[in-house]
Amino acid sequence: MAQNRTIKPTESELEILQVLWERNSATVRDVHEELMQTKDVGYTTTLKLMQIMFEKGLVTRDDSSKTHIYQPAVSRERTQKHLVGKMIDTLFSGSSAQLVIQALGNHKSSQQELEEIQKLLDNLKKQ
Amino acid sequence: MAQNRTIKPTESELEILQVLWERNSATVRDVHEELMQTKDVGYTTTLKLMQIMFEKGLVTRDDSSKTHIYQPAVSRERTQKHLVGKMIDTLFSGSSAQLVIQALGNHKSSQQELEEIQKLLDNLKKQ
DNA sequence: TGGCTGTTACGAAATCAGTCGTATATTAGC
DNA sequence: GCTAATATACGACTGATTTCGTAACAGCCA
Repeated sequence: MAQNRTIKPTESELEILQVLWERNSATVRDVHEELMQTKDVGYTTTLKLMQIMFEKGLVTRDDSSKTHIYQPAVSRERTQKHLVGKMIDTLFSGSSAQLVIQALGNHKSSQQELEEIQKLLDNLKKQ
Repeated sequence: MAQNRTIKPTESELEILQVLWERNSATVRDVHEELMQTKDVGYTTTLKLMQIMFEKGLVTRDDSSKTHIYQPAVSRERTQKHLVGKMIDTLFSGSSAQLVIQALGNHKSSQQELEEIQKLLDNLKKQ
């Protein structure tokens, strides 16, 4: 019953999903401690956020024991695809290449990653 | 007095900036009619939004005649750079290459654009 | 002149995101 | 059994965003 139409996590929700995607599953405390490394926020704030995400269907949870265990209910790939598509629309007038150029130009990548991109590029050029 | 720190247009503000960037300058009615092609919203809503954007310094305006003429006050490039960077952080764990792969893989580009990307890629690989 | 049209100004309501305080429940250890 | 520690539930508040109704005002033209 996850909503396909409404993949629209907020900023904070994305931060939480980030943690959940990395770990696959986590408790509120796990997530909270991860978040605390980069920002200062109360425990109940994180809790509340995750409860809301549960209501929205962004995460699932196992509440069979006292400490609930959360898992992401939306895939990282789908979310990325959706948000990247939106960004291409609203910020790059529909040109994905412009986005690519922006991302490549302004942010460092490893040699290995560049090779990976090269391979993908070769495939695309063959069509 | 444009704010460098706070480049953070909201969703709606981005839609309006989009129009302004394309046309370079436009009246509220111009913008509103453009927006109406994709969504349904009242004229005064668009007006209010643009007034707020003026207060925030996101746009400038010429009010020498009754109908004011608006122009963007933040550059498209700077805004792109900022938001792309943020997306890389919160959605791709800091890997710009992953973003690139997403964008290239899921959205069509022209042969010419692919060439452009290739050139950029060649440069990066030489370092 | 007087009224119609199109414009800006402004206030207020509705919604949403993010925050936290407090209450309540569960568990473990003494 | 009691207490301390740790969890969840939940309501409320703030600030930002979005929305629109209404007023005021300028210009045009019959």
